[in-house]
Amino acid sequence: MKMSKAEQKQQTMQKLIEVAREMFSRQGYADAAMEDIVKQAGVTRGALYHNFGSKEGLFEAVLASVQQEIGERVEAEAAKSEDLWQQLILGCLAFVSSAVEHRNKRILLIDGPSVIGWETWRRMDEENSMRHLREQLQMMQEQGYLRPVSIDALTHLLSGAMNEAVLWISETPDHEKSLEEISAAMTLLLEGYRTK
Amino acid sequence: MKMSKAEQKQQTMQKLIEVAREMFSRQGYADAAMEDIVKQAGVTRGALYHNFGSKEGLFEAVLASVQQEIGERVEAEAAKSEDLWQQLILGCLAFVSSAVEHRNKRILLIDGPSVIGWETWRRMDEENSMRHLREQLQMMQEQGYLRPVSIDALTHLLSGAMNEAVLWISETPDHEKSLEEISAAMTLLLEGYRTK
DNA sequence: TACTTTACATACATACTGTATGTATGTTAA
DNA sequence: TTAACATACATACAGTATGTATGTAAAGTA
Repeated sequence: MKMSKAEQKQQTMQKLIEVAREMFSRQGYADAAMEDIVKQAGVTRGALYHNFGSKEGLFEAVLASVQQEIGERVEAEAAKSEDLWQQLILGCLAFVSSAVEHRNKRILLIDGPSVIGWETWRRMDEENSMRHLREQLQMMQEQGYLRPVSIDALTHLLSGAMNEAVLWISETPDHEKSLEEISAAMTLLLEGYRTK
Repeated sequence: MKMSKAEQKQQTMQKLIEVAREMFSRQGYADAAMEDIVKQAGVTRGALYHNFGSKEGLFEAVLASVQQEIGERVEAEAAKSEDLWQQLILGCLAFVSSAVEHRNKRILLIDGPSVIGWETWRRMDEENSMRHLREQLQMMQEQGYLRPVSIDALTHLLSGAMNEAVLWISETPDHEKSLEEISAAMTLLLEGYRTK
């Protein structure tokens, strides 16, 4: 079976991202060796550096795929309701449920900001889950569901709260129970901003 | 002037921690070379490895001093009021104001969890700012100031919200303005849990 | 078909952490 | 007081990981 160069490139990149995602999740960025990644992906260091330029470049590509995946799930879940409040709750819950997964958690929340820097991390996040959150809040405020408050500030507070919630949940023995506790606490938290 | 071994050890350790704190803040953990740290501290690699065992060991010592410093400021600020609600607000504000400082932010919030792992990071945090927060919330709930909600979950939500707030504030051009916005948003956020 | 470009392999240079060994100074106990 | 010992630290070296320079074979192009 013959393959075009573009297809071939695409394939090796995807394979490398897959393998790296697993490695970064298991051992963390610092302890994952490029040598091991390429070996397991069935290519050589040449392919990796040709396609991603550096270890950071590879990580950024992995992070992007993680964020995109989560973003899609959040949006899909939120779209299940017509009510703005319900959408917000559903979206938040979907984010926490997705991010807590082993193949996402560490890359997204622990190594992400440290490896590529918080500013870059935030820029990338902005194009995925955070943008949806901000737009949702903006809309809710414009339609009078939310008290007057800085949407930027609120967005970051909620985002930060959820990120930490994810890490906490993943450390507790009973994920289901802690997820329910977070869910209840998040609902009350949002009540503070509610007007109708 | 002669020095006892204990005094000498104390002095070199403190000097190394000081220098490392600056380096880790400026360049981040990964880009700070041990060689440069010991050079600037006026000792050799021998001293560093003798006292801290590894690069991670040094970082952990630096992080501990950061956390302790912030913890003390939070406690001192909260103690300025008798009212439990006021104490909570003052403490939160003190945490954000302290953590946002350049010599604290990156070590505490960005590199911390990644370098030593989130579990260890949380254990260390527990002995400083987070413990105070939890105890405060516990007390408030017992005295009927707070709705029934999992204190563990709430503690982490608040802690995470504040951590992200710190990072956001430090990126905005006008720190003072964004701190006020966060302050207002935090107050509303807490309102959701208030009963009296 | 001649050539160019590209995707990748391989060998090597560089840099950094950590260790093994040596030394001088402080401490302690007979 | 001094001899035996512990400790704080210096130095040289080894191991490992990232990144680069160069080579090659196959696909694309004129």
